[in-house]
Amino acid sequence: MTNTPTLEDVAARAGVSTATVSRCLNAPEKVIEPTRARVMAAVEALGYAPNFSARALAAKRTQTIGAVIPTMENAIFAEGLQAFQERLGEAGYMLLVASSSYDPAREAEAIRALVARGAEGLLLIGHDRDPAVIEFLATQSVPALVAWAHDAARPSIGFDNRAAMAALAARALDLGHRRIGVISAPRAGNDRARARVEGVRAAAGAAGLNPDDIPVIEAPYGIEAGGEAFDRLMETAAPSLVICGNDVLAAGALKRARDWRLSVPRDVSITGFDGIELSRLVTPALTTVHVPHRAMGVAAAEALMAACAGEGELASLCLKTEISDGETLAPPR
Amino acid sequence: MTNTPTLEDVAARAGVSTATVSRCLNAPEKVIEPTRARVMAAVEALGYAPNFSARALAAKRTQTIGAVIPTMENAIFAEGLQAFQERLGEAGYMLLVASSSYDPAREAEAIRALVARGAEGLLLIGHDRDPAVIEFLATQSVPALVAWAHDAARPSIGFDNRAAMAALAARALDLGHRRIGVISAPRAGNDRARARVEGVRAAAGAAGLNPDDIPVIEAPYGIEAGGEAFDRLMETAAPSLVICGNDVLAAGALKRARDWRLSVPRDVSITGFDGIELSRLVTPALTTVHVPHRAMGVAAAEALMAACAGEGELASLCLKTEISDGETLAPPR
DNA sequence: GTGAAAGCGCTAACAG
DNA sequence: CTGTTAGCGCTTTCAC
Repeated sequence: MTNTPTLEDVAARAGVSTATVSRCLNAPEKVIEPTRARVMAAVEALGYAPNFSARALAAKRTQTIGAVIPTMENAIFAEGLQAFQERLGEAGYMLLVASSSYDPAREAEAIRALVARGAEGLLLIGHDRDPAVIEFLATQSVPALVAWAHDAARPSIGFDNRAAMAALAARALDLGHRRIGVISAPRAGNDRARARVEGVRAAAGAAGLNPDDIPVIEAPYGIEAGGEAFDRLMETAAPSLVICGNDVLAAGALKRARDWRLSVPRDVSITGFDGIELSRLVTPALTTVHVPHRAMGVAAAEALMAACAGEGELASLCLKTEISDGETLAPPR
Repeated sequence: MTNTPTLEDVAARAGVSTATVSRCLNAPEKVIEPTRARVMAAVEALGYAPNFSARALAAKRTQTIGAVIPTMENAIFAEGLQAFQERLGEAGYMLLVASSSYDPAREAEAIRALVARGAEGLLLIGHDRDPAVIEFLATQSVPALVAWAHDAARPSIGFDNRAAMAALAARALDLGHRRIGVISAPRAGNDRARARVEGVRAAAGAAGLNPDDIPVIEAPYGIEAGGEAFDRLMETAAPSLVICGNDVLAAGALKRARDWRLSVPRDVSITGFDGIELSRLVTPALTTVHVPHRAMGVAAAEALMAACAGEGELASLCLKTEISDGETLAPPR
């Protein structure tokens, strides 16, 4: 059992003090060349790797940012998160990821775990959250930025879910759709899902429909669920347009439409939201709302790093979304 | 600026020593009820959260396991990783994820970062890796388990990429295909990709073909790349069967086949590998090799936790894969 | 059952 | 430019 080498071992081998070794690693310019060479040689020889916990404890900075996402399984967050982490990596920050499985209690737990592990800042998804968690973050003075949603009043970087969905719904209404059904992710604890449904309602109201007449089926996350929700919707309301809260649900609905031998968009139109790669792969390609995932990830990384460095407060940024024309939306028969 | 409360603050407020507070948190049974209640009340009141770095430094255990994956963007790893993390979470372990962007240097960096951050064990993808990294892990005595690949000689939990692909290719050869083309992920530094191509070659050889006649196009990761590789293959070899190294490439090829106005599988058969959700969503559904992602993730978590707890060494486990019948493989015209 | 005290490995003044 | 010296917040013997 080889004991992992410590700073002291390196110092001894190089014949210097631990402070000098520390400087070599953290501020090489403060050490004269020959000494540094000797130290580096010792580092190499011993295979020394600094103990992060000790460093964090002593220096009170970790160069680490945490993110809690609902799930890693679903591509909705993957693209943005990858961009987020790439930007972080370029700047020498490390990303810690935890997933909450869409469970608020797990999310709170993950947030605590990340903060305890030295996350200097946090990326969170959506605004719905126990106030106790917000307060915890405040007392710990850990900057937290919400993504995938926008709210001028709270630090967030994302887009206007309600307006984006309303625009899509308005487009469909213009085409003449009047029997509309909605498949939404569970709205409890999910402000984005709620906002999207609200968007549909608003557009319907503006078009002279009664928003309360629009059936909304909630489907837990996953493709299968999207399919089952589609079944229920067709059995009860037989809409000419099915608006889905995200691309994954839409893909499930689209698949199920095939099982029903319905032609999309001739027999029924289906729309998605998010504009992930999947939306372009299914046949026909989904008409959906394209979200600037990468831009959001990069901007979030930069904002959070600035906040961690004490360079100004976290602000809110609202990115533009656009309707991505696919082949699943057409006028009703 | 509220200073984050420390153990000492809690101790002071509860009128006990820091040792007692520590015991309340780590071994409650060692503290008598009334004291514990007082301590817990103080913890609540102060919103105390233990400093993980300090704990790690003092206790030399972190209950943390790290994973380095090539990318988060691509669903190939998402499902297994999610299962991995869920199992870890149940047992009170935390997962740290880093991604390497398929770059060996970044992977090495991520491995060091995770170890420095106290990862007691590591999940890695595939066997191709600079020996220096292996040695580093050995000197740090950090157990590392390779997943998505199998090798009886090195701790790994996965499947036989070569045999699995060979079985799929054999099935296609039985159907009468003789003009075969392969779209593979870049094989340099990717033993899984190499093994899969080898599998095709082996099956072809067994069927009396000359393995060297089979064109192999390497496509970087991503759907687009799969499509472009398909173009090149069709232009040069016009195979009756395109075997793809993974489902993402296959989805790209399938999409491109539509652009070519080729009917799949009538004009050309296309197969995938991995059996991710995507394979069932595209139209027609991909014929692919189904990999037990969740089982692999769970087994990897258990093996790694056992190794971290010193309960035995890491072993190798070979999981079974099976051909998943879709609608993209049929006899050639 | 609880407290006192000695570190864990590293950084950061402060001297020299 | 380099060494000395305190801690950072927590766990863990060893006494009481």
